[in-house]
Amino acid sequence: MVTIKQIADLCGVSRGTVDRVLNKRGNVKAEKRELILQMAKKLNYKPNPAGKALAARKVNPVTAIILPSTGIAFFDDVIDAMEKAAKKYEDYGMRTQWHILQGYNVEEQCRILDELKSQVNAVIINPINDSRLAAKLNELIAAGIFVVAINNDLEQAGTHYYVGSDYVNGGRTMGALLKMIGPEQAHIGVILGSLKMLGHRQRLQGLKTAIAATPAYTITEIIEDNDDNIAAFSHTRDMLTAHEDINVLINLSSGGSYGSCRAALSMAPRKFLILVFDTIPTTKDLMEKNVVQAAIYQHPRQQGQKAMQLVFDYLVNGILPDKEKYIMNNEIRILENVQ
Amino acid sequence: MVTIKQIADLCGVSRGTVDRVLNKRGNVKAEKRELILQMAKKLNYKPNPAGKALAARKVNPVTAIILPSTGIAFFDDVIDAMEKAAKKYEDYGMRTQWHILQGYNVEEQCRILDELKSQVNAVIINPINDSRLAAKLNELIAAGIFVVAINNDLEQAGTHYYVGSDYVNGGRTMGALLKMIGPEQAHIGVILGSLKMLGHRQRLQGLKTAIAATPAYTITEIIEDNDDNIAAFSHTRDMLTAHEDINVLINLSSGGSYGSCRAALSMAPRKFLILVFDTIPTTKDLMEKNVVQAAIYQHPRQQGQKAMQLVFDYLVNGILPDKEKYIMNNEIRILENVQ
DNA sequence: TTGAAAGCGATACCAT
DNA sequence: ATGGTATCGCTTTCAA
Repeated sequence: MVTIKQIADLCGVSRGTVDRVLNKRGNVKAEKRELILQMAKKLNYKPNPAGKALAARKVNPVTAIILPSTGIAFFDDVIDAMEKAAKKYEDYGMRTQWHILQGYNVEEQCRILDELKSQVNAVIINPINDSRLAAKLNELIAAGIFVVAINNDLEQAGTHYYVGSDYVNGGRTMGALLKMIGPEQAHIGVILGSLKMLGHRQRLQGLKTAIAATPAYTITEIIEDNDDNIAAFSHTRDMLTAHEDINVLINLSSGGSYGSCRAALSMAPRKFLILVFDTIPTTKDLMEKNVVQAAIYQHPRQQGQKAMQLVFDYLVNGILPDKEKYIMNNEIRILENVQ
Repeated sequence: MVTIKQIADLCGVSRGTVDRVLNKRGNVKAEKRELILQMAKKLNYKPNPAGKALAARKVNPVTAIILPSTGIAFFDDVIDAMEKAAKKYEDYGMRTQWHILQGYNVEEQCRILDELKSQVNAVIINPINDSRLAAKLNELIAAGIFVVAINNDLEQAGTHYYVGSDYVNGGRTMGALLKMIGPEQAHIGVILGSLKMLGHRQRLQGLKTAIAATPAYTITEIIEDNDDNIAAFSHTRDMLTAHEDINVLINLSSGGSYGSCRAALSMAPRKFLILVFDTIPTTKDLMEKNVVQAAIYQHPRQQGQKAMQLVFDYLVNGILPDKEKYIMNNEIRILENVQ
């Protein structure tokens, strides 16, 4: 392992000079700069994270976390994992600032980002798909703030990182699973949060792709529940009442899955095959009661943990992520392996 | 964040004394020791990992990795993840020593452990279930060496840590999955590595439990392939020839799964539902060809990564694991989410 | 433009 | 038994 001191000795300069070159702080004669850069490259210099971390304690970098999550069970796990990571990283001098919002509001997210711009070094955000927000994030990125989008990406934004799942694949996986465990003839009722949400639309698209080649499988109706259990309950009841042939229920988002399962139960003795996303507590319960047969798990804890790690590695250790997108696998969970 | 220096100042002693107390190196008068301990507790002292890591560079702790894995595809992923982690941790001064063996040999594992005893600070091992090995590991543990068992646990050994999967649950999950996607009547041929391997026996037990209440599901024959594809091929052929009613094949270990699937293919036009463990390259290929319908994934990469992390946190950061056993989830993978 | 020195937190070692 | 000092690798600051 090469150190700054070794490079300095070999180049006949001081450690300070090497540091200035490697961290692009300027004020070094061009020829020396070249020599040092070449030497560093030749010896494959990699800064020691422990040294960096120790020195970083003097500056105390700050990370803002913006999650519109109150009342969304899926995010409970994300947040819990992030809090654990934050505690660990605090020992290294990294501070966190939490903004847990209620619902999705573009103006609010923009306003918070404006306030933060001058105070923080990094932002982890679950962004709304909106061009105004993208513009705001671009401002922060231009100002040198490290941005990580979690669980939903914003393609329009500039250089940033994404941690989340592959929604299209999630829908496809669910569709493929349905074909394996479903009845011969499937009349499918689909419930999702909102067609305005890119992720939900993508899951629907994946699901349609998966069953496209199976004529016996048709989607009878698609309803939106705005991730609300009460709305999910009544709309699902309406749908099931209107379509006596529906024998499969698919929940493409977990916000209202409990409500819609309760609606299915209320139609007894009618029986349904029910598949959902996420293994939130209510879903585990419904699995035990044999109401929900399977769920797609999106690794919420890993998502939170990875987002925090990317920020830490960058701010404290000076290491850039090796990928732009970190995509979690869509796992199939049934009662036996749901944990 | 409290530092050793602060505690030293508050107690009116030197940093060296505080260090001796907190790391139980002795040579401190009892009263001072008490005072320092109380102060540390009161201020909730937590050592700074970066400081520890930096200081650890002077001693260069060494970790030995003992895996009997040549030719076992499952371990390729474990090893790859461990190598990546080793590279990262090398920057912090942790060295690794690799012993990749061919097959399982108690004497060889014991001999290697004997050699290592005086040279290393930690051992990560995939141990054979044998009391001689357990005794040898206990010697190392008594000598203060940090021991992590990976993918197979040794209950007889003293204080050590385990990273791996829950075999019984793996078998149960596979059985439950079979009931969901299987035919009405299932005559099951089971192939496993060896009944001498605890993990394989446990999976079998889990599988039997899962289908016990389903009379239409019976295990017709159980064969051993010693994790060898050639043996798996010929024994599976023999089994399928002898039992024309077998319509389901279950591979409880991945060592010979390719061979046994090839045997199933060779019986065309007979068709089988085939379930296996692990998503090794040959299995992914067979999934694409629609020969294997599903696999149970044991997170090999996470296993390797976690084992390395436990050792690193202990040796370099002085942090003991918060659990004794780290159990990975058994995931269900089909073609669409196999990656 | 450059070098020298101090400091981040913990530890090893040498005096006493 | 205890304190002082140097060190790990990197950054920052001050002086030249």
